[in-house]
Amino acid sequence: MTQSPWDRSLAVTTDIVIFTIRDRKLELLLVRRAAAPFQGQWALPGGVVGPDEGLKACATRALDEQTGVSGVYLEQLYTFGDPGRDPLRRVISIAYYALVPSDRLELRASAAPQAVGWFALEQLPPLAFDHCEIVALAHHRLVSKLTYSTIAFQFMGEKFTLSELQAVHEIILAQRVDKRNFRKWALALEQIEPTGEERRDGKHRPAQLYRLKFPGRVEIIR
Amino acid sequence: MTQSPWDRSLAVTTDIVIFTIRDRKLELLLVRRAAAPFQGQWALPGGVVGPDEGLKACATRALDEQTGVSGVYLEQLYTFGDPGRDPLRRVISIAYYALVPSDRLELRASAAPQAVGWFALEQLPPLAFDHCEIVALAHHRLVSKLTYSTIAFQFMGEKFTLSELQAVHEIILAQRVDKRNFRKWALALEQIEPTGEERRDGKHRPAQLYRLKFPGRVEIIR
DNA sequence: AATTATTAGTGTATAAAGTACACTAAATTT
DNA sequence: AAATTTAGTGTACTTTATACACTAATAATT
Repeated sequence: MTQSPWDRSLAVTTDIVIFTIRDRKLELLLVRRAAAPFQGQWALPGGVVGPDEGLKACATRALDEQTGVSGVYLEQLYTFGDPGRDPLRRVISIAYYALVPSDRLELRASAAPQAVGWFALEQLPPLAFDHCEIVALAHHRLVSKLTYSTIAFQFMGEKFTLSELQAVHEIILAQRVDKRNFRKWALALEQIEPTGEERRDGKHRPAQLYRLKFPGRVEIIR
Repeated sequence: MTQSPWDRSLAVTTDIVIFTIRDRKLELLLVRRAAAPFQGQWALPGGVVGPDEGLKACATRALDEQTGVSGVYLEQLYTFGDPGRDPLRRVISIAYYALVPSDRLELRASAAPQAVGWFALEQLPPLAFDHCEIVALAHHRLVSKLTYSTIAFQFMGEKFTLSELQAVHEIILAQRVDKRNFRKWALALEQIEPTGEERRDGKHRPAQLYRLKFPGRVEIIR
């Protein structure tokens, strides 16, 4: 088999859409590009796949290096590889998406502070490459998985109230949800259990705290 | 940016799981490998992504070259890229799956006849690389899409009867389906319409023929 | 100490969707 | 003419989803 015409121009990378919920908004993490092309523009974090590195391992590493977050939900989304998506070379990019609980979104200090930031999905700056399309697909996947899986539970911290879980659903779906029906649904899944503790905040009745029975596990339902 | 250590060893390919239904079985197309590694073993058809070729274009081309079939349903499945999945070099493979109507599965004459063949999913020979895993994922995707989309309609020829459509569902799900409930469901989707013609075969009442209202279109339902 | 404000927590009735089920109709073969 | 085979049709029941309003417990205010 002869050498392909690739040799000096092909790159395989991962791009990661890192979602979190902050301040009652669905947000994602962007980094400012240091190099050409699109120098200075915002882009999805990601990295080049190393010679002996698995694809998910590459995404995990990029996530850790650029946010300091590890151990969060990470799933392959889609692979983008149209010629011309990078003006300088042919890039095949395996896109992942990650869900980060809101109690773990302090960015690693080593990352240059103004080079990384959280942005509300509804108010994104112009993005490099075809990253806008990747974000749109990730958002679509997230919304659709919400209705047939327990994926939203991955946004929760170690302990959470049912109202907080409901708020996550409402924010992602961008619509109100009935409280009694939601609780009936969430408890019937048998994926969460009360810790016995309560959370007191604000001038109102304290709320029961729950935890995931199987942290990191996402159930397909129905 | 310096040259990566890839240069003489990385390949990006597509692999395609081509499903059809023949003889009341779910079958898929395999090719016998001409070259090392796994020379002489059965493998999924596929091809190397060309320097200016899109990923789906590569899969479409490989499908056409190896089966003579074109214009069928083709969807990206998942990207496999673990180091070591090919013993000779690093290969990133974007897997697709295709659905071929049973009235179009004559293989192109140019393909060496004993180098290509249809195999029942339940009786596959040993496969090269991690292709067994790819097939398993494609099958899982197919079964699960069956329940929330009109994907199975893509197995049908231009004109088909409701009994034939029902048989496709039964074969993929590997279980019987109630005739009246199935027809109620299929017609309520408003994706098919009667042609006005009938199909007569066998010593029994002829069946109304239907066609897709929107050929090639797969609706997400629920 | 009493009042006010705020979120937590609970059940029932109705609507919609899914499932189970059996006979008649129309053609071909004998 | 009878037998065989698949096409075609409706209703009752079960399960799931949806709509909806009040009491409970705490903190802050008076």
